Amino acid sequence: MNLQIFDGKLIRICIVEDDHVIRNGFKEILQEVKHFQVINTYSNCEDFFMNLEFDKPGVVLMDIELPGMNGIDGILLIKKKYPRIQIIVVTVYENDKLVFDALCAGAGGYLTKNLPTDRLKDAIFEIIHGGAPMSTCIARMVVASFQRNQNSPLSKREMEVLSLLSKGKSYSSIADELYVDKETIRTHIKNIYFKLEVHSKADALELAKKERWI
Amino acid sequence: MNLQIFDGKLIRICIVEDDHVIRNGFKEILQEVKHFQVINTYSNCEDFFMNLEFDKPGVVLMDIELPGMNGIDGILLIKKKYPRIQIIVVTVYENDKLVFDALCAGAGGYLTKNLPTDRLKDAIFEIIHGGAPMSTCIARMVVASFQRNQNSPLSKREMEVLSLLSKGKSYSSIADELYVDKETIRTHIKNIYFKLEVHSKADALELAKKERWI
DNA sequence: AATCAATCACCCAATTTGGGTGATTAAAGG
DNA sequence: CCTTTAATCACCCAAATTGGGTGATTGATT
Repeated sequence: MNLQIFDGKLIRICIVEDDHVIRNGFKEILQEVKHFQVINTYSNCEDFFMNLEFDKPGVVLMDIELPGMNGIDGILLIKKKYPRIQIIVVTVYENDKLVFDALCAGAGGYLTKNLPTDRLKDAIFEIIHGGAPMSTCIARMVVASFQRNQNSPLSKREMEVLSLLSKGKSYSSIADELYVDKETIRTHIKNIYFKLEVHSKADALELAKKERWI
Repeated sequence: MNLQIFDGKLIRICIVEDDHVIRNGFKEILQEVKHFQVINTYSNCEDFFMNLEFDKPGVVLMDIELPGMNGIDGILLIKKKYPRIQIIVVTVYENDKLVFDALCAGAGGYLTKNLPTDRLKDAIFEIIHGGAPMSTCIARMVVASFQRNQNSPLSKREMEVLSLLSKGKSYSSIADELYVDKETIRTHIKNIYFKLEVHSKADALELAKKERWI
C-alpha cells in the first residue's frame, strides 16, 4: 500500500451506527490498522454533525436506519457542506430504493453488514484510492440498473423518437434532428401511442422507463 | 468456493480479443482453473457468432475495439439472443462513454487490461455468483454516475417542477400533482428559465442534466 | 403476396407553451 | 427592521404544440 497517497497523514474515520455492539466492533477492527485513526463514533446523525467541524473526518461509515435523522439525509447534509468527505454506507438493507437513494445522495460505497473484518478495512483503503467498495449483490444491482430491455414492441426509429421525446424536445426539433418532416415524427408518435396503448407523452415515457426500454 | 452453484458443470468460457498475445494469455490463465473450460477464443465478433450455438458459453470475455463489429454491438447482439450469457468487458479504455455504453448494452462486468492474473479468475467466479466485477476506477465512475450536484441555483420547488417536466408532464398535470394552480407552475417555469438563462423546456432539461441537478 | 417500417400530406380543434406584467404572503437573512 | 427570496395566483396574448383522423408511397422482409 502506497503511503504517499495519504500525504503522510492518518485517515480520519467517524462511525455513525446506532447499535453499540456493531459500532464498537467496527471501531476495534479499524483501530488496529496503523494508517487509520478512528476519531469518534456516534449513535445518531445529530451528535455527529455537532462535532463534524472538529472531527474533520476523511471517511464516514454511515448506517441507514438511525433514530432521528436517517442516514440518507445525513449523507445529503455531509455532501452539501463537505463534498470531499467519503461516505461508506454499512447497513443490513439491500432494498433497491435505499441503495440508489444512498448513492444518489452521495455515498461512495455500500456494504451489507454480514462482512468479514478484512472487507471493512479494505473498503476504506479502496475508497481512499478512488474506488467504490460495494458488496457483491450491490455491485450487481448497480450494474443492472444500466441495462436496457431490448425487446420493446417499438421499431428502431420509434425508439429514437421516443428517446428524443424523453429529452423534452418538441416534434419539430425532433424532425430537424432526424432530418425528416414534422409530419413523419407525428406519424411515428401516433404509432408509438397505438402500440403502447397510451394517449400522451407522459404515459408513453412512464411505460418506457418502467419497462427499461429507455 | 461452493461447487453446487455450478450444478456440477464446468463454466464454459469464450474469449473475443483481437490481440493474439493477450488472447492466448487469458486462455492459459483460465485453462489452469479446474472449474473453468475455455471453449474457444476468437479474434472478432463475426467468428464468435458463427459458433455461438455450439459453444454455448456461460461467460464471455469481450474486448471493445475489434476489427469488424465492435464489442458494444457484440454485447447487444449476444444479450438480444441469449440474455443469460454473462459478459465481462476486458479493455484498455476507461472512457466514460464506452463504459456506460457497454453496461447499457448488457455487460455484467468491466475490467481494464492492466490486471493481475488472479483478478481475471476471481472476476469469473464473481459474475457467476451474481456479482459485477469492475476495476477500481470503473466502480467509482459507475457510482459517481448516480451522484447529483446539489448546488443548483433553483429552489426546492423549482427543482420539483423541473423534475416533473423531465418526465414529459404538462404544466396542468404538474399543477395537479403538486396541488397548486397551473398559473403557479407557469410562474415557476418562467423563473427557472430566467435563472438558467434558457427559453425552452428542452434547453432547461439539457442544462440540468449536464450539471447533474436531475 | 402480405406485412412492416419509414416517409409524407392535409384536416381539425383543444391544449400547451413562452412571454409580459402585475400581486400577496410567509420565511429567511442581513 | 428592512430586503430578498420563495411560493402562490391572476390576466392578457399569440404562436406553437399536441393528439386524433384518414389517407398515400416506397422499400425491405417474410
